[in-house]
Amino acid sequence: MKIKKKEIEQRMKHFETVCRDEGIKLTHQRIEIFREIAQSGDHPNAEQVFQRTRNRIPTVSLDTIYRTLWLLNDHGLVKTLGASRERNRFDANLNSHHHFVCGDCGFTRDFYSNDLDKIRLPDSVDSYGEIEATHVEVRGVCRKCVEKRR
Amino acid sequence: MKIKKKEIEQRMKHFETVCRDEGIKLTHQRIEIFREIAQSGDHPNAEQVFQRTRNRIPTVSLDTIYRTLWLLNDHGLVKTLGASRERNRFDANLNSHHHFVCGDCGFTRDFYSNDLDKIRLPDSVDSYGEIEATHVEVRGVCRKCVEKRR
DNA sequence: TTTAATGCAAAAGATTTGCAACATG
DNA sequence: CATGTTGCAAATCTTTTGCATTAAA
Repeated sequence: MKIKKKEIEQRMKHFETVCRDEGIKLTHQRIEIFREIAQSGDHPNAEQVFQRTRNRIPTVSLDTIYRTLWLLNDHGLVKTLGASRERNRFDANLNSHHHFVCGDCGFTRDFYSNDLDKIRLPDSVDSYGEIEATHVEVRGVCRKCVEKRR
Repeated sequence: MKIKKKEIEQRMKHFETVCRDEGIKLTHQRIEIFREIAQSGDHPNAEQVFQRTRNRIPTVSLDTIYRTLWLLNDHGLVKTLGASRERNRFDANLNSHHHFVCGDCGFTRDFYSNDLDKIRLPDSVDSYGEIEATHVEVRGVCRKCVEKRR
């Protein structure tokens, strides 16, 4: 999936606006790092962003990639797939179920729903490959963390 | 959320059956490691499984935890949350969208659906905290990997 | 010019591996 | 008893941090 030129330009513009508003300096590195993610339809990890950004800025360093990615994340300019800054977690529940995950502390709980289990996917998904399982991930803030934020 | 005694026993039984069928030795360590995951409603990471298993087997080592977790995963006895054995990935698409992820190679693509965006969650979810976003994750095998498997 | 960001190198953290001792089937 | 599994220690891989230099506003 290629991202349309117009969409990329919009993302870049939004990025620049947010940076200006929040007093984040628009460095050469940050612009190119953000561009790499904004223009890619896959969802690269830090190492991949590093390799791709090096094509444009050969002297960029990996730690700048990390610092920038989390900065962008903290300001809502990018999101992580799965739970953020988390280690791999394991689940022995083999029944069809869904997850609620707290973005602050990682608190995770299962929930069940017959309605959700019947979800119909758009045909376009089939074109990506064979589907094995579908599950809903709800991100939010758990009760404890809601308290803490006050 | 506490897992019911009966459910835990069922999971343990299934675990033992699969191990016997597949010629995996039922060691003290494996049994206790699996039990820890089977009886927990949160979804522990390797370190947490390690700490909890040490209560029962003080001499267990962290590398046995890792080896066992991936063994269980390979035999379908546990699943990982999010994409398995993957590093953090970043996404600059801030529009409401969903993901298809290949379990073999990590290939990931966005897809859109107005129907899915309207998903209604069961009330029980609200009791966990405040909901910020809901998205569907489809796991499967991408076209390339389907080819490779033949 | 002031302040924040970068690159480097080193530290810290997480996961994996080789191998001798040991336990399971 | 044979083989696969464990624990240890060391290696590897990933991410973060301190600090002097550099660049943005």
